[in-house]
Amino acid sequence: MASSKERILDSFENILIRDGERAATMESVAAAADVSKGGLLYHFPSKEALVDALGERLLALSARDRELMAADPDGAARYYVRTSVYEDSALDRALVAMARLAQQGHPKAQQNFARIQAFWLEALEAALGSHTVARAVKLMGDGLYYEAAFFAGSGANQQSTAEMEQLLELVDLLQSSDRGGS
Amino acid sequence: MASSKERILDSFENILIRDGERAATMESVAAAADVSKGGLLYHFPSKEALVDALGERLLALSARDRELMAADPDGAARYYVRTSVYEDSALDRALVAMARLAQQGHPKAQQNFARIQAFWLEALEAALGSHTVARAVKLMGDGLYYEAAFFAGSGANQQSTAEMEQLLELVDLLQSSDRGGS
DNA sequence: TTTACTGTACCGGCTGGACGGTATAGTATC
DNA sequence: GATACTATACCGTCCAGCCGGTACAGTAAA
Repeated sequence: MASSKERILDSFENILIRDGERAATMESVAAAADVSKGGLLYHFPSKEALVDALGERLLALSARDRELMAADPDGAARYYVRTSVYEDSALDRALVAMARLAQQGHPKAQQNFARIQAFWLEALEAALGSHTVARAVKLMGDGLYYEAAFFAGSGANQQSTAEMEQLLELVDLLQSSDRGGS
Repeated sequence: MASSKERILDSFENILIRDGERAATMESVAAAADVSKGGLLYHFPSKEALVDALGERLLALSARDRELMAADPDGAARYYVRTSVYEDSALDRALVAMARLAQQGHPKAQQNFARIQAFWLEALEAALGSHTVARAVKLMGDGLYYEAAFFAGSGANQQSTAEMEQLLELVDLLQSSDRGGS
């Protein structure tokens, strides 16, 4: 079994994703992690500490993801869109959980978010060589993530492989159009 | 001055957009609408009633928007992407406000949302004749909206006209690619 | 034209419950 | 004896919803 700290953070994520920020109370997180409230407070002295820890986890996961994106043999654009469907990966989960907090107006969550979005856009621009194409590709991926953020909680958002392949061909088309755009 | 009922609903929207669901308490909504708490409760007997009223407003606005989309001389695809940048229109505001509620796990808000999304996708498919292209176009617009949902509150999300035009040209490209896709 | 009454719009205090955080006493393991 | 907890009681704050009351416009019989 994972350490209590990890389990608590996982539970925090879970509840944020499934039930929203409001439901993610200290007590419900503790209960979900099978820890007493006192136990939770022992590891995370405040709710803010919980959010900070989630932020660090997210930052680390997204940095690793950008490396994978840059190195993907299929290309960064395809990688970004392909991995934007919600697959319940560690990154997906941390991202959607943080989205819940950001939507709630949480300042640190919003900053985390804005920073990560900017990093991704830069990485796409660097890989694709065009600001506009990078933007279009990022928007498509973001649209996918946006669906995830709404429906990850309840209701499977199944995307067929065939459908995804057709979408990826359109991504190829966008890339091929690059005739020295800014 | 608009009727108290409209003013209350506008204030509810405002606070949801600017400060998130958590901040949209009955008291703060009443204060923003320049009405006492009792006065608010007179018009909307519960918070649920406020959400329902917002849902009706959103449904009406989105239905009107789909008509405009179908009739736009520039084409539905361009219309959808073009109008997806946040411009603080009545529809934008109602949509982002409802998004805040949906993200919070509010069941009715999620249903409202899912229904409207489906309508838009259908409308795009009908206009573009291709499921895949409609999906790609919708994702790009949704990506734009998703940015709006995060940054509409604080921080201008300015999109230059030139940048938008380049994006729209990519939308044209997607449409022109339609070779009898599903 | 005064009196009695009705309906609409609204005010603001109160209550009960939930939540974040504190405190503390006790337990089990290394 | 230090670490990693459990269990429980408690405090202050915030919030939804309730409730008693006010203000006022209309109306209609006496």
